[in-house]
Amino acid sequence: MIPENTVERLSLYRRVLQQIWAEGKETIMSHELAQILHIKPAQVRRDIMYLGYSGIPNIGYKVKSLIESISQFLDSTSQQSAILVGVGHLGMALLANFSGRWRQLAIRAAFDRDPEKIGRVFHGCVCYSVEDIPKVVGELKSIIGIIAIPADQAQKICDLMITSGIRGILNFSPVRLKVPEYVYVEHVDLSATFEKVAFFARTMKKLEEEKSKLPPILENCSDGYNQNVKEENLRKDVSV
Amino acid sequence: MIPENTVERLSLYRRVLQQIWAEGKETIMSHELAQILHIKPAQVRRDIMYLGYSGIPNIGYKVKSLIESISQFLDSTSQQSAILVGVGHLGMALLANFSGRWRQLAIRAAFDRDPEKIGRVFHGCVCYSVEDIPKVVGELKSIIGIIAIPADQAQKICDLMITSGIRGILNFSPVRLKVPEYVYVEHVDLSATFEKVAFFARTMKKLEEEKSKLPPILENCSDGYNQNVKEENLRKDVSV
DNA sequence: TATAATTTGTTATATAATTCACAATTATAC
DNA sequence: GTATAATTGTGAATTATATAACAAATTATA
Ligand SMILES: NC(=O)c1ccc[n+]([C@@H]2O[C@H](COP(=O)([O-])OP(=O)(O)OC[C@H]3O[C@@H](n4cnc5c(N)ncnc54)[C@H](O)[C@@H]3O)[C@@H](O)[C@H]2O)c1
Ligand SMILES: NC(=O)c1ccc[n+]([C@@H]2O[C@H](COP(=O)([O-])OP(=O)(O)OC[C@H]3O[C@@H](n4cnc5c(N)ncnc54)[C@H](O)[C@@H]3O)[C@@H](O)[C@H]2O)c1
Repeated sequence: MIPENTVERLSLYRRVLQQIWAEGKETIMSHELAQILHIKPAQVRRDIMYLGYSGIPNIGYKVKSLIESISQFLDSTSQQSAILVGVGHLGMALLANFSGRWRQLAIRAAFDRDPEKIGRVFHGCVCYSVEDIPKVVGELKSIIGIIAIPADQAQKICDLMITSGIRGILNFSPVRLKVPEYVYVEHVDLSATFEKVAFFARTMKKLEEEKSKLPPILENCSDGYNQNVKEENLRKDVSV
Repeated sequence: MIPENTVERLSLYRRVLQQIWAEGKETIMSHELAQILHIKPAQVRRDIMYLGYSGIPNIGYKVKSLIESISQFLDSTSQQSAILVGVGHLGMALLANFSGRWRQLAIRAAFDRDPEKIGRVFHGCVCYSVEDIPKVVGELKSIIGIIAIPADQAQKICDLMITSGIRGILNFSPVRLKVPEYVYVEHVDLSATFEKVAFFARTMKKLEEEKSKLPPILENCSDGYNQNVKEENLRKDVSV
């Protein structure tokens, strides 16, 4: 089984590679990709291993064919349609970004329970009543659902999504959804993330203050610090 | 050093505990918390260990004092102010949720470069020009920044944030930011997350299809499946 | 008061993810 | 052609995270 993190990074690699391809570069090496994404070259090579794709020693990877290889791995052969439930503040932002008729993967139907919103079109996406979820999911053959509704409504809508055929859920509500083992859920809990960032911001600040209090003699105690540095590591900071 | 995941879960625990407290429950056991969040009881106990907080055997944790203990750990003694750069679709949604004068942790200033937005108030938050970032960050003593601007602008604003004093960054733009080691960054890459969910939705679907093709005899081969099940594990599905 | 039942705190174990290190491979310089 | 330099692919080592297991602690009960 492929690691979840690898799947996510493959998506990042593809985005970077498309940019690079647009700039006219035809090959790229693992340490270049690594530098752009601030990860280790070995990580890049390991991830690409999962594709079964091979680069060329001393040359690197062919940008075009690596993009194709990632796409073959990540994408469905047919167009994938996602549905979104909850056209509020967050849902609207998601529609602005992910609604689209022509993309390979896009939100193609929205749902809300607010009568004011039902029947209207937001960022090119029709908003239906939640009662239409089973029907529309069936018609679109959608297996991807996004939840952007209040916490107390989330499990109910989640269950409805699953009985309608949804098999992957991106959940923004602050509730850990209960799903059968044949459904994948990704929880994006922005409140928790926000609090985590705040916590580590303080941690960083404290570390910095402590460090600046160290007696000067300690700052010179880096004997051997730069000894035995591997080539890879030497290279990684060239662009700094 | 405390694991990042633990910090994030502590935030979840607190939210659940506050709910539970509001419902009048005074104590809670690790397996109850675990059940609500669909994690293992050992995980809950292990996380609470980092707080230095102790529960009572055979009783559990005192809800009120556990909330206090988490808050003491997670929160700053003083109010924490975050700044947001980019009042577009996503930034607006974030303001709707995290702007607030009275909360312990909140967005208290927004920035944009669009003259149409500068000077206006969004969800209770004044929008300033990006040139004012150093000044406002200094005044608010803010060390937390949120980036919700296009990719090509992100690194520039990131650098400005850091020189202004920001030490924790929540980045929504699809760019891996380069920061010094004394700055914490959390990348929320919604496009990559969306693609990951789509990928695993298909994986789930495929697994399901394969399983349903198995000859019936295999489905009865669960000999010994329920033997040697630990008490903890037996309990965990009671509510299903 | 002793005993049984239960839950915590924590050590040990298992699993997962990342990074190292180097043989194998290819391009380039001479 | 051969030597040199560089980069890949991957097994092994390391690090991080999650789970299991159980002694110690506490309550409830006989
Ligand atoms: N906006 C943010 O930045 C943010 C941050 C953190 C968490 N969240 C979470 O994301 C979710 C959505 O946030 P939001 O800011 O967009 O909220 P919102 O109140 O702006 O929008 C919620 C939308 O869901 C609709 N809705 C409610 N119940 C529904 C139901 N049963 N079926 C269909 N539609 C229903 C409402 O009509 C409304 O349009 C919430 O759970 C919130 O906690 C949002
Ligand atoms: N909306 C989403 O759901 C979503 C999904 C995935 C990724 N993102 C990413 O989040 C970021 C914001 O997305 P959005 O949908 O809100 O975009 P948007 O275009 O709606 O808003 C961007 C805002 O940033 C402002 N801006 C641009 N350059 C600036 C600068 N240098 N300084 C200050 N302000 C500046 C613009 O004036 C605008 O108000 C983008 O990087 C986008 O790729 C958004």
